[in-house]
Amino acid sequence: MIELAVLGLLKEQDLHGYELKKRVGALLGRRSSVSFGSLYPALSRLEKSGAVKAVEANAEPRAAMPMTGALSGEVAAFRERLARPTRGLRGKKVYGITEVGEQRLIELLTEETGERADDRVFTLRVAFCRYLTPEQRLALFERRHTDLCAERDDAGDESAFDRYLRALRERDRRAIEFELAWLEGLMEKERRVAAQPDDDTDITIEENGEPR
Amino acid sequence: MIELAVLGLLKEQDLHGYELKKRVGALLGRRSSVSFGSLYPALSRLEKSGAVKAVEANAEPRAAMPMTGALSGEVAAFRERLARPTRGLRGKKVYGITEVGEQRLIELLTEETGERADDRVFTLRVAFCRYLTPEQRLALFERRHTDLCAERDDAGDESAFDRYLRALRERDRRAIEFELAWLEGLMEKERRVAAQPDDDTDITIEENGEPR
DNA sequence: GGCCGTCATATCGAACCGATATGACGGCCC
DNA sequence: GGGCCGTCATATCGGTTCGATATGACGGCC
Repeated sequence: MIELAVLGLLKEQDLHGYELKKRVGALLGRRSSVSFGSLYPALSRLEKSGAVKAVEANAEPRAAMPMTGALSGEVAAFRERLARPTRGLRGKKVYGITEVGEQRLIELLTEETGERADDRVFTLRVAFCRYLTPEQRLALFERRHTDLCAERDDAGDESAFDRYLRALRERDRRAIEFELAWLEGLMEKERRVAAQPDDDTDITIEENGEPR
Repeated sequence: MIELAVLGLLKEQDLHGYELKKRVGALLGRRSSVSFGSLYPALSRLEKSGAVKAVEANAEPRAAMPMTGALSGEVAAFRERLARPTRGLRGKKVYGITEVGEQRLIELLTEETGERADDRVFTLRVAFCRYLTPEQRLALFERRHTDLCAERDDAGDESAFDRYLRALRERDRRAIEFELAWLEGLMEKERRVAAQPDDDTDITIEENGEPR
């Protein structure tokens, strides 16, 4: 689970532990982020298995810090290295993804098992599904759809005695219905794009005025 | 977390481990139920701390099971024991809640900390909030309301580059909005009941035509 | 100069999960 | 009757994750 998050984030850009934690938090929502107590051991595991390797142990350029700085990540950091004593070398370990790690990422994004029982896994898979083929994406969405339908149908038998239990059931029922609707919208759009692969206009692409 | 679930369920009725797992699953939804690997150790901990005690190690009478059967729990089971070879004594350990356990339950239902980071805790608290006073219930709901508002407001800054990330954000935003609306309904009803404590008619009671 | 907040890594114990083992029992089918 | 499967029931093991805590460098503020 954490490995999925780490590999997905590292695929886009080299990062160190502290920054990884912040980005996972941004992806998953502040609540239900990961803790250092699981992140650092996970990084060690990934390094030991060769999915990730320590790239550099220095501070990067550091210009526009409050924004999502470090636009270049790899190239610029490599160039700037050992030419900037401004904020000397703190024990920063920057990790990068390897070939093995990229394969592992695809595995984690597509494997059947482990989907039930943790919404966060599905959320992360959607967050990184741009690394999949359109077919794999659709398969992911359809599996989720099946799971949600199963959950919607199997329950509901024993009607609740208590007012609050009834309210909870109603909430869950409607939450599932809501996510199904969202999913179907996503799938429909995916199919349209798949039918016309050159049309990924994705309207909002020219309106991102964020200074990165 | 598991302790909350166990104590809440045992407060209503004596139960054994296997049955506890099924009921937690019914409360939380099949997914995200608890595993035996955490349930049995949790029962041991609770027993060791005196919040729970093993009541009887036999099968209970088994008559009207779907309702809140086992009205007697201890006494009847004790009497029935070794007089029923119908489905002989399998190693069933039935647990009951103690005075200490009931106090602990109220603590777990009302304490401030631990609410963020796990929706399941809130769900369980609502499931057992009939054991609270109306004031405590409202405080629970209001705390949740505050948390959800905070989550809704603090995010949203960094607009997403990717189509799927944007879809995820939209889903989360609306899911929060949805739960807030649900919560507000719950709170409003709670206030009305609190104002007129004898009027718990609970309107929906005569319109449930569902076959149970 | 002292203090606080953020950045950054790391470890420890407890909790939790998933898989697995064990075994008793009831029902089904041949 | 015998074999087999599914459910009921308890329990343990290894690995993952969490929460708290420690440590320390650095920058800003007063």
